[in-house]
Amino acid sequence: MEIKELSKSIIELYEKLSTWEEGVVKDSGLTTAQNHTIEIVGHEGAIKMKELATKLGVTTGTLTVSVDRLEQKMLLRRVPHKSDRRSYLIELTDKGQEVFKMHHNHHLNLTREMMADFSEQEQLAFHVAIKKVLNNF
Amino acid sequence: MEIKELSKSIIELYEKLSTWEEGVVKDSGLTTAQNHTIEIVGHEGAIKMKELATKLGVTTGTLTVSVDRLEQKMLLRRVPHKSDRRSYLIELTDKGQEVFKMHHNHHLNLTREMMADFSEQEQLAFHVAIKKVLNNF
DNA sequence: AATATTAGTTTGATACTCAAAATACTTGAA
DNA sequence: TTCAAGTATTTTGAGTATCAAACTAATATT
Repeated sequence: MEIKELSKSIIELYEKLSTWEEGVVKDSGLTTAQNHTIEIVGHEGAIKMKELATKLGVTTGTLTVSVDRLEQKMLLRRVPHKSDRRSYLIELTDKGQEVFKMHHNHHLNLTREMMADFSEQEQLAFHVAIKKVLNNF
Repeated sequence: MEIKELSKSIIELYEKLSTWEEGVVKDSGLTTAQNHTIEIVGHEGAIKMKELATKLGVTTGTLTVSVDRLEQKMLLRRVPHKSDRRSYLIELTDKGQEVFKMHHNHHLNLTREMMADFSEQEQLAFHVAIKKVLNNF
């Protein structure tokens, strides 16, 4: 019985995060897909198209147009691969880095907000629980 | 310092849930938007276009085409509103109910999976923590 | 050297999204 | 009651996202 309630709460949390994320992204003038691309390149650093497409869960065809648009917005750039002339490395421009950091800060602020009334103890326990959950699926 | 790590874990959880959800939805032959519509109508019951659009966070123009497609798939239907002839109530068909229940079960299974190595105590504490988080933003 | 494989782009088609205009109906005020 | 204003939904026009399949160029294999 309890599991039903828990499931409901998890879904509610997911939906709320989702809505929050969409709001923040929209304010930044990017689409969700574009933001996701910036996030991954920001975290991974210079990365090949193919690899990036895999991490995003899209085809390289989809990624090509997406990277085109982000390049137009001056947020990232294609750098020729040194040893493989078929390939590029995608990396953030300075402006892209800015956007990435900004978004990162938004996340930090949200996390602080969520933890507002948690004691040190509770916060730690919550973190441990999440890590356990992450290992389970 | 700790907050950064926690933020990272929360993002990881969110991304993982997102990927999971996308996979499940894709298998069901629906798009994410279509699934979301089914979910809300499933939870809310008969609902007006305008209200549904608001809950989905899209314009009514967007919803019109989306509902058209779901109607073609026989998952929901437009029922004329009794007292206001401009308006419809959107409701699930039997087939739509099936899809909704199926998805619901997937969620329950995932929750069980996530809780696999949690004691009764831990699970309860985790649930309480999530509810606290939900109140904070 | 010839063939197979790989990285990325292009193409054609469908879906999602919005803002703005259009349609049909309801409501409120003269 | 009638007519103007407001509301619910649909339609239209334009941009983005997405995929599968075809294509190009370069690398790897045999």
